[in-house]
Amino acid sequence: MAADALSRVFAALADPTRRDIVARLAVGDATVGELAAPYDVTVQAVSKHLRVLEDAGLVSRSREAQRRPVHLEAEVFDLMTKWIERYRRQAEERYRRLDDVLRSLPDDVPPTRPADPPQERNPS
Amino acid sequence: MAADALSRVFAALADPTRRDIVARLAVGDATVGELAAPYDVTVQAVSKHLRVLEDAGLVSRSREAQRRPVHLEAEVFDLMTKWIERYRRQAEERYRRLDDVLRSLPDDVPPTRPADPPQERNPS
DNA sequence: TCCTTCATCAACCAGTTGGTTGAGTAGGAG
DNA sequence: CTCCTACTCAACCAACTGGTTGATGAAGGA
Repeated sequence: MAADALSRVFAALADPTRRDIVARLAVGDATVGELAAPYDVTVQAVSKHLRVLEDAGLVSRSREAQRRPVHLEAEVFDLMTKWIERYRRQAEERYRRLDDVLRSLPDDVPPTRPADPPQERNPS
Repeated sequence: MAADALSRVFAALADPTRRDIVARLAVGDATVGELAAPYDVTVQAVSKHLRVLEDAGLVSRSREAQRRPVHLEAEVFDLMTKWIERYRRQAEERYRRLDDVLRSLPDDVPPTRPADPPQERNPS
């Protein structure tokens, strides 16, 4: 998988078990054992999931005696939200403009492919 | 990878090339060839990326002579946004409550782990 | 000290992914 | 019909993922 931050966040949340863990952590911090309990996988597997979430910056782990309480880092969600909103707004704006154009046209014009847009190269 | 809709969407966007394609499509529809041009991978590789995006419901392909114009389906973003917002709000709410508790406490109390929350099993 | 608990590390395995090349299909243009 | 363009399908490959088992580390309780 690609190494950039956004890719790591999306990849981390592409697994339902990891999304479930995030959901659980939104309610409150928990230890690895507590997080593993609901699933029929080993605690090692859950530990691996937590490592993926931690690498994505979604979660942090501290130490408290033998336990490693896991904490949700909600700020990273903003990264995603920003990316999503940018392109959603662009797309919606485009539809709005298309609607305007269609409304302003005479009744039967030949069907066209949308004109090649200005080739600005967008950052991912 | 898990087969559920949300997993497919997140997984599709976990690749920077695919996010780039989405960004390009937010500006306007495009053919496979047009989408492939900026990258130094084969058109087949881009076709595969488009299949992943299509399976996730992020993109649709029609037919127009030999060309297969690709169109961004912006509605699917809502699925993600809803998921994200739910847990972001929960996490923020939790912090707010924690702040309230901390403010209401006498000056030096021993550090505690947040009490085990009610074990409601959240959907992913 | 030894034992138990909580969690990680290491090695391994099967399945998936992102890429390739090569062949095939669909539809206009000559 | 033949050729060219635009694209997909199929097979293959190396790298990565999500899981396992077994060993190890770190800290508290006897």
